[in-house]
Amino acid sequence: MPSKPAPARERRYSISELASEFEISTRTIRFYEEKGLISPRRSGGNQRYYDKRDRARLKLILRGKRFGYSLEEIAEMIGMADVDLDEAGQIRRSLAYGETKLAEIRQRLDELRLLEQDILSVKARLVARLGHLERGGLAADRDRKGK
Amino acid sequence: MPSKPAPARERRYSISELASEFEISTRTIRFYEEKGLISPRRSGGNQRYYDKRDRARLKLILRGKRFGYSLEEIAEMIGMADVDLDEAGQIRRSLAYGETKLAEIRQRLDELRLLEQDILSVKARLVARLGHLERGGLAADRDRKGK
DNA sequence: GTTACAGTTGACGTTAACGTCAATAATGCG
DNA sequence: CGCATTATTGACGTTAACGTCAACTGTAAC
Repeated sequence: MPSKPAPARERRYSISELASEFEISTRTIRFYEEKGLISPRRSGGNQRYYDKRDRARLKLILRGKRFGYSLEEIAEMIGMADVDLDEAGQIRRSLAYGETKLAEIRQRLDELRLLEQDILSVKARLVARLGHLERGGLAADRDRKGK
Repeated sequence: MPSKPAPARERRYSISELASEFEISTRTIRFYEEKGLISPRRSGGNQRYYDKRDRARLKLILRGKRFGYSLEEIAEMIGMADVDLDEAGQIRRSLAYGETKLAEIRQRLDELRLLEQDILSVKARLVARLGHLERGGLAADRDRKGK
């Protein structure tokens, strides 16, 4: 059998490499590890090294954070994204959790669109007000009060 | 004279009313006030009461929070949403700020769609894995932990 | 009235998510 | 090899965003 397509020595990243790539501190990365969010391997001298998967995970963590998820919530998400798949029950639980998250995300999408509209309408009001000021805003400006 | 459609005494809300409506504590609401995010009126006995506008603002704050904005950022947004419009320069500055926020929001929309995709693909993998387990679960049979 | 409940202002406590610093060990390179 | 980087583990500090308690005061119902 023609075994696997060659090992191809997967790319490794040092902690500072990832830190600068994602513009976070090394402390932050270690902190995520403390919290069980990442689990890099160690080299002979006990130094961490990260592979593609670790890197992808870090990306996911940061993305989650940008949406206001706490590390704890992200941990759950990730537990789902990874699970050292041992038995079907675990997987099913993870799937259920994933559904919840999907629903959440979709709701967030809707809300984000609302937020966009909010800001657009504020903008419209401001533009109108500005036009008003620039034109006949002379006396009316001093006596501002009505609508 | 057919005067105006009657004043219609605008609806007022107490702090605890809003708190329970939005499922936050009264402390939180007062905290937002300390930070300058809301400015309710006071009744004779120095008690806060909130009107529709205050309520809408609170909603906006909470919405912003759900997207990971800090209170400080929200304060800026709101400054934009409100400004006691005094001069055109202020308005222009606010408009510029609004543009920035809009750009941010749109990027977030894109990212959120990405996150959705991420989770969908994880889900697909899990489903596949599950199907695999349920069928060829021969070796896995030995490892079965029961449920 | 009075009585219970809601609200007010401090002031201090707490938690998440890191920052900072120190002492020590591992790696890379000329 | 020596030496400059870069890492590692504690341990303590910090900030945002509230929670919690205490000691009042206002308000609403009876």
